[in-house]
Amino acid sequence: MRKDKRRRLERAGWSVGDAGDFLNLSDDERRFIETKLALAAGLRRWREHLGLTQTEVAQRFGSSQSRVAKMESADQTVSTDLLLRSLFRLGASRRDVARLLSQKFRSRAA
Amino acid sequence: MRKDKRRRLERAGWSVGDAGDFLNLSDDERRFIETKLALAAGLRRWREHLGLTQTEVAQRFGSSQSRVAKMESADQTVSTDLLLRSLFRLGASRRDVARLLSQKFRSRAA
DNA sequence: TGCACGTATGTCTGATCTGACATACACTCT
DNA sequence: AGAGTGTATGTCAGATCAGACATACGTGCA
Repeated sequence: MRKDKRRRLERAGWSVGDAGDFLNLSDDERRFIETKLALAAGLRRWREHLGLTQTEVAQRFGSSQSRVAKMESADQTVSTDLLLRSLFRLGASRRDVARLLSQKFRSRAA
Repeated sequence: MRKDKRRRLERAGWSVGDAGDFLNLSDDERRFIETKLALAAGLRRWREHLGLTQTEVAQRFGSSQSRVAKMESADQTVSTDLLLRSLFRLGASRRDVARLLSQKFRSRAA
């Protein structure tokens, strides 16, 4: 396990920084945030599609309305963990979630 | 622990063989765990494809080898949050991650 | 205007997660 | 056997998160 292997991957186009540098930090951070936003937006759409209020969903989850609100707004205090669990609890399948993730990112403006 | 959904899955014939050890879990918990397992396995494959050791990855992440080992084995103490962040840090795209999620679940038992 | 309903924001406390370290296990060489 | 390399497991202090509650905001309607 040496640099000979690392070189192989660098050429493979995996955008691995050279000389001990890492991936572009803001780049992977951006992907993570987009993922979170996508899950949050997806959760909201899913709930609305089910015709439920945040309060109703909260009761189902054994949580509170405020937490659901924070989930849907991708608040800093909610993890993708919670978003995933919530989507599943509302009946989404892994494939449904995957669809959310692979969708091209859209700003929530307007 | 929602059981209103459990029965649906039990009859859905969820291809026995793929996780018989989850039979006592509710539908949504199962999906969540499968998701976690899929991400963990994906992370390992991704790392191996890059030709990196757990230690090298840990250094990149500013984490420790033990934590990476736990990630790849889907340890209880690692969140999907961490798995997602790690995949992204290794260069995976949202679409790559989505692919991992939508794949049919396979038990890692031989 | 006031009220009802749904949603958003701020903060507290207990729970969970994270990185670190030590250490054990598994293999492969010599 | 012993050394080197890679991976797994157990534990802990500090960091982060979850649910709860209060409260504010926004909209529609009487």
